[in-house]
Amino acid sequence: MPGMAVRTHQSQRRRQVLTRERIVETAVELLDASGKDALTVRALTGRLATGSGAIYWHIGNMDELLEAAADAVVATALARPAEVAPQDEIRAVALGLFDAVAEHPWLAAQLAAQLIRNPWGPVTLRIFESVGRPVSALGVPRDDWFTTTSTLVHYVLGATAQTSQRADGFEVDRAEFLATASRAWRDLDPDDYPFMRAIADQMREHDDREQFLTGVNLVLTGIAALHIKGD
Amino acid sequence: MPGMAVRTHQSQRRRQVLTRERIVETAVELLDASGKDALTVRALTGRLATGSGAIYWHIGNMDELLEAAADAVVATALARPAEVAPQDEIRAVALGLFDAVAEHPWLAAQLAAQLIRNPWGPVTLRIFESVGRPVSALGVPRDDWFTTTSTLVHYVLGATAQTSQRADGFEVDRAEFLATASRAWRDLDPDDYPFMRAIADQMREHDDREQFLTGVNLVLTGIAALHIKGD
DNA sequence: CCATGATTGGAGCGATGCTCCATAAACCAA
DNA sequence: TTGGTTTATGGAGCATCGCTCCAATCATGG
Repeated sequence: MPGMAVRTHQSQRRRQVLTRERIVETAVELLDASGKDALTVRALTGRLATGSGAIYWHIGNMDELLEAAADAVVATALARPAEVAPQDEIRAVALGLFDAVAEHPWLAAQLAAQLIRNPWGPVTLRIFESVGRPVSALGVPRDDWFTTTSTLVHYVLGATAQTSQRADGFEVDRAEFLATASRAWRDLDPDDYPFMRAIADQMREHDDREQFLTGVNLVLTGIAALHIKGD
Repeated sequence: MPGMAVRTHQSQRRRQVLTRERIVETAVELLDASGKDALTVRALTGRLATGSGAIYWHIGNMDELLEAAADAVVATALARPAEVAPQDEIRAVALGLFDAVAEHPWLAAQLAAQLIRNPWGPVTLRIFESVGRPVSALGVPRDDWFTTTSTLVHYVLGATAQTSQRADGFEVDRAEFLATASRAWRDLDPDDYPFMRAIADQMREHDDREQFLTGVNLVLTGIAALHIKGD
């Protein structure tokens, strides 16, 4: 692994043809272009004109690379927003993640995977911090910061997951997709699925992004009702 | 695939040694015992004393098997609860999922994967129905059923994901794990992570299940405040 | 009783992640 | 400069995986 011995200078060494950064960068390109299955060691060696050994000298294993790729994209998406009211900042952070997942369809699965495998890894930390900061500025008592932020983050992650794949189609496809699903719900067994049949119409006409924001607002309302006095 | 031609009788045929059900059952056993990586075609052929061809005659591909396994487990977990007040039923459904994920650590990743790949697949449908039914009994106007239920479901799925892996250790390990994480948060850069440092203590002492329920209640409060009149 | 179709078991293909090693390139001390 | 040490590279090869394909088996009905 690099940087193990004395960092003599930080000399560039043969102009450092292969860096961890360059690998992560290329990984994101591959993921964006063709999804998770396209990110293989062999695809990387092809694009970078190198061998698998060189890659593994920089990156440990595939999971680590995926984690780094996700971290890079999330870091960009959560770049410090402008100074606004706490509620608006929370919405901005949430939408930042929502849009990042829309631009990088592979990100949803990766976020979920990391949340599960390593619940307090760097990516989760970043998201928590970005959501928690405005939460603490919201007037919520200190003792409720953790609980409140957790709820918000969990909602955001769950919601981005379900709506992550609307990216690879156009509006037309989406309308068609919704119509098909809505129709399928109508044909469900009335005894087993009365509720789904009842909301088939609402579902057909809903907008994912709008629905996402509605959810954020709903949680924010709950926070205000429970934890903010005099509101 | 089976059942393609005339279902002569539903004769048992050599007592139908290999069925889709038996395969799914065995898959769940393997998953429970040793996690997702342990579910391989070869492991299945070993346990079932058959060949891969026989398995693929019943089951299409690996993803379909995982989906079936998840569906089976979720169906059990969401078995119709007793008739109670809507709010309690919602909590019961949520905890049912929470506990199912605790018992079957692989389920969290699988739920996330299916939510992403096929947002309205059978498993999601089942969860939506189970949550939506009490929501509609809550007094929420019909037009808000979809939105409200979505928010609840998304929170539940996000939360179960993060807390899914507390199963494979004992209480001691967990305390140690939390202490380690809490300590790590203290050492974070105060400029980059002021919030995480501030909540390090709360995090060390929190209980996952309790925190999960707190989140559900927070969302329920939001729903009541926004959509239930005279409350 | 045999012909047809339903079901099985396993060999084998293509692809993957990763290890291992023979080199090459940069560095350091003399 | 020179020789040795560390850093970094490229690729061959191994174990394993999902899945396909096919010859063999079993059950049933004409």
